[in-house]
Amino acid sequence: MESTSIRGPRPSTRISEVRKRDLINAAIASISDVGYNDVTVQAICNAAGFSRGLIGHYFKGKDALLFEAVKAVAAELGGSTRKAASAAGADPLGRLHAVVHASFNPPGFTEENVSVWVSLAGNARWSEELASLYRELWRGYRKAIERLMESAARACQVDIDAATAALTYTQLIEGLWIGWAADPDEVTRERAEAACHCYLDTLFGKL
Amino acid sequence: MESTSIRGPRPSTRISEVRKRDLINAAIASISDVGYNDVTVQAICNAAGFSRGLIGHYFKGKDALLFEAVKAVAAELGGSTRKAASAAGADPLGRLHAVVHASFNPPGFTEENVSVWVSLAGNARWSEELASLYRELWRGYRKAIERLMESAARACQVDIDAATAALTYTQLIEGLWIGWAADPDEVTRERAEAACHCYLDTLFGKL
Amino acid sequence: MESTSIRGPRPSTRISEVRKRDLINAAIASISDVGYNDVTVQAICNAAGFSRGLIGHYFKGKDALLFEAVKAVAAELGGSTRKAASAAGADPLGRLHAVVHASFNPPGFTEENVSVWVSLAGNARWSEELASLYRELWRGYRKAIERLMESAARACQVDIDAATAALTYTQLIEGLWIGWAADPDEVTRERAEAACHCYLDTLFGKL
Amino acid sequence: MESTSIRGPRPSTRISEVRKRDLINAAIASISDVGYNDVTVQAICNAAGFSRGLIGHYFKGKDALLFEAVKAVAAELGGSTRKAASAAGADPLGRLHAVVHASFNPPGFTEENVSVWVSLAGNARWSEELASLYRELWRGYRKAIERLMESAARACQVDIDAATAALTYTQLIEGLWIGWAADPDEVTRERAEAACHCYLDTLFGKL
DNA sequence: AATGAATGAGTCTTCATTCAT
DNA sequence: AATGAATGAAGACTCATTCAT
Repeated sequence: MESTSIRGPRPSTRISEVRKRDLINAAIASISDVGYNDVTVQAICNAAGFSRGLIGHYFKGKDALLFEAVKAVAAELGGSTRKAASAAGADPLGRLHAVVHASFNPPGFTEENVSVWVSLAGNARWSEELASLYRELWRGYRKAIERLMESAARACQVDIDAATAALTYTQLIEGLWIGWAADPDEVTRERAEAACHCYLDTLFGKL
Repeated sequence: MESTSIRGPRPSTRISEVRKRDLINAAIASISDVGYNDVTVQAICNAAGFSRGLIGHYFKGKDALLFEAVKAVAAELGGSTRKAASAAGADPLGRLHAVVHASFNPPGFTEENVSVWVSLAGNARWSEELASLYRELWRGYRKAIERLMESAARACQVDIDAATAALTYTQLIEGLWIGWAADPDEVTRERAEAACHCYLDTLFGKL
Repeated sequence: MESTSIRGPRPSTRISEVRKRDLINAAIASISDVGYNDVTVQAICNAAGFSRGLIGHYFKGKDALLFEAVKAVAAELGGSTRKAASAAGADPLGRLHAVVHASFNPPGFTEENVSVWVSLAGNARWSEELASLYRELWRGYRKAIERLMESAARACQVDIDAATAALTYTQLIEGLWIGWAADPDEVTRERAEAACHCYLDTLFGKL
Repeated sequence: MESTSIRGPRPSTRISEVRKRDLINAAIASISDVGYNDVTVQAICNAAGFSRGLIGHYFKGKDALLFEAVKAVAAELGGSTRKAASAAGADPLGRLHAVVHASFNPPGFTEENVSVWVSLAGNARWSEELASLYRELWRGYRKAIERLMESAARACQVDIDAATAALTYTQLIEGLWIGWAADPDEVTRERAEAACHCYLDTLFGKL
């Protein structure tokens, strides 16, 4: 029928993807602004600069868009964490500290990302869809941390229960994020990061 | 209709208090069932065994009732924690372990109480009312923990940053509660409690 | 308000039933006005003199109300037909003519009732719910007509295929109702009724 | 883009007519599928193999297309009926029976055609546009039937009221179509056709 | 010619709240 | 004290239509 250009199937898809991303970004901003449960289609589309009806062209509905928004944030968080770990070199403990740093500094740690993650964790109990996503993401992350813990323990010649340490570590991160979200004046970013570094040092006998 | 006691100074108030408590309990159960944000007046009143309209007689509105429900849960949690600490004797580290135990066992640790606390923490960022309550409660708790940490450090002759340790501890608890709420098969009550005890042991050099 | 009689459970039910009937009547009027498919909740509630939201108190939703409206009309049509037949005496042919008369005169034959029936018949093909209701009502009616046909044939000593005659008769009625609804200037009530009487006379050799 | 024929006077018009017919056929199919009132532009264009927006190029809007679809079906029904009558020879009663046959057999009698006709008749009351079309078509058809009735009565030497007989006949057909559409298991095509033949025989004294 | 991006009107539904009894 | 009748606001969704490309 066509083949207007050599490659590049359906140029329409280009705009389509751009708009989806626009809406996802607007959804993330809206979640951050008013909270996952108070987001409205109106607000999202306003934030994206489009009219209410557009959402129906690109997503099944509001819930589907919010879900995509959460997934996008999760991907971003995961990506920045992995990137930081990679950049940290081979030392396992150094990698763990790098992960801590990535967990409390941009680009991963932003108001929007933490807000969305808190929404995911805080609502998973009452939404099988969110729970499923949470399980997939967070268990995977915990497993990766556990492997780092094992390596670090070997490297530091310390005997620890890596699984417990990983559970402690991930939930400490999550608790600090929640705390920062709920009471940022008390649980500041700096104190939160310091607490994590301190935990690692205590765990691996560096104190 | 009644006259349950010989001299009831304000019998209406008596019943009034009973009804309020009924509704608060029903609200707690509803939050636990469907989540803070999906609770309806209908559901609460049904759970309490009354009709929709009753809520208006005892509370300013739905939000006021939910707020009271959260406060009631917080009071219960605080009470059971203090009780456990008192019962644990004078040893600071023992008291801390007792607090951990209380944090993951009934009567404080129940599905309803954790659900409500998760709702409080997870929504505080987007509700000044909840945020204010959260700050008051959680900062106070953290301060109490900090004092215990200081005592325990002295007792164990360990040099720690009590403030950081208290922050770590409280957010670890909160993170584990959230984790249990969101993924109870992975973050089991037992593993969560063990992680906390382990943290204390690591912190105070018992490992 | 009244009676507070010895029996009479839940006086509230009284109002409830009245309101349901109000809404059903308003729905019937709305169907007659704008057609089954263009009826809006707004229009129904306006017609009933209430606000939009009331519908939710008494019916599951718009569709449920419309369904009840159709059932109510069907019951009314059936009742008036049976009544006419009963009043006509024992002669089967006389009863048939009485049924014809009832089919084209009040109280059964009204603009509203015919409109609703036409809506039922005209939409049944695309709605299993309506189809099911239609089958139940119309097959039963046809069967009753068939029995009358048999009796009349015996009485008139005419040999007819009662089943075919009943099918012809019922679909003639339905076709005339549709014709009256669609083109009342051409298919007048009088001509329609005459055509039916004439059919019976032809069938039973009275011409 | 193309030049399918050597001399196309108005090639655009040619394609234009083809597209219009495509859309009309798709509209007929859609009406048959989901009912006149639930047809969407989306569904029609999908069925035609085009995108949503195409409809605007060839029709004023959705309603105009549906109207054309109804007219097309009416033309087809009228054509097949006339053809059958012509082919039946000169005998008026034979022609009437041929018309009956054509009314319940392809190519006139198809699921699509009957569905669309039922839509026309069933919605005419609430749409002046449809009512007008219905009047024009059906009154003409009835008049033609009336003339055949008169001829047949003369041929059979039977004294009938041709106008009443024509009304009866046309509304019997319509009632049977509606019945077939609404309850095809009960009002089968065969029984419907038989009932019509039987009516003619009764009317003209052939039984 | 054809697409699909974008709009906005229209409608249903949910639900907290008020109030008469 | 308790009920449930009634309201009306708010939001999500569907869909016909317009229009730039």
